[in-house]
Amino acid sequence: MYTIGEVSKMFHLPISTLRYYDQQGLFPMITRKSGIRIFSDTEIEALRVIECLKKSGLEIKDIKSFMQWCIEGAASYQRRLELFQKQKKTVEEEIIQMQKVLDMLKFKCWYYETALKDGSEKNLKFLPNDLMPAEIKKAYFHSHEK
Amino acid sequence: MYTIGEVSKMFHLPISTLRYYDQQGLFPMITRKSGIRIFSDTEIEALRVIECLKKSGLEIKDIKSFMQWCIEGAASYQRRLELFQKQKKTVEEEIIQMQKVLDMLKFKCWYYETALKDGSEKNLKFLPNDLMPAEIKKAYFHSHEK
DNA sequence: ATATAACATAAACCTAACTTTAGGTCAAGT
DNA sequence: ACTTGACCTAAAGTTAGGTTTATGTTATAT
Repeated sequence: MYTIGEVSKMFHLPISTLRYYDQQGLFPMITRKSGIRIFSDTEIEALRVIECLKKSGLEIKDIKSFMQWCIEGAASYQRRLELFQKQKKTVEEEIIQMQKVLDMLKFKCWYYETALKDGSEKNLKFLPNDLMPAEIKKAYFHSHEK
Repeated sequence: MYTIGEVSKMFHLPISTLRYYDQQGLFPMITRKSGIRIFSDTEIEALRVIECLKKSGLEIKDIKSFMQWCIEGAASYQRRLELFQKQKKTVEEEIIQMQKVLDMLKFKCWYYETALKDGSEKNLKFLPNDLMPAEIKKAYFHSHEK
């Protein structure tokens, strides 16, 4: 059992954010003692799920729906599973996108390292050519494909 | 040489977004013919960099700064390199975060698949135990660590 | 010539996710 | 009793990144 201040420190989240989440219905089972919120294991696990679903791109209002489904019990297992499957797919695609972004950044790092050495990017303008290291060439084409 | 409508289709970006980017100073070298924007290879490559830097978490105003540096020539190679190095590190960390998120989602998928089979999550509440498949256990601990 | 499609601007509007403000309550220590 | 720190609410404010609206201009096809 934790106070809002303790949870704030545990998750490195401002107290105002936790109150905002509660207001948005993200802790539908939270209890209070003379007005003060008591965060139990339920809310702690909820917060882990909130962080996960947020990073997977889900909006607050859809996380609220999920939290409501949790109250419904076994009747919503299918819906909850489908949500996690959808977010899993989203994140898998997101990671593939980020690998491409990373390859573009690797190429640009190489580009400016070379420009700095050469004192000019004039030679680099005639790329891609055989002077490009194999790894950089791969990163370049990966990041520019489709 | 392309019109705004052609670029919009090429990048699957609304025309309004391209005009907004221009207004924010993301195409400092763009030319016009009787008021109409002409997108050349410079702006096409700029757009690729914009998408990359945006996905790496950079704000529009910082992308604007970068575009200004590009005009300065060799004097800004160092700064440009440092920016790409910083964003590369950011994205590498971001991908690691996303792997954790993915592991949480994998665990939750397994959890609800099992709950559906069992018709109840009662047995799952006593986890982690030896009934958890090795792969799921790994995902669970990875996503809950630190 | 004229219709229409694609371009232009400035300014207002929008949304999500918070954050801040102003004012008040509660619990613990001195 | 009283101060202090941690909690509370409702409502207004903030920020980023666009989008929409209203109005006007330019290019192209018939």
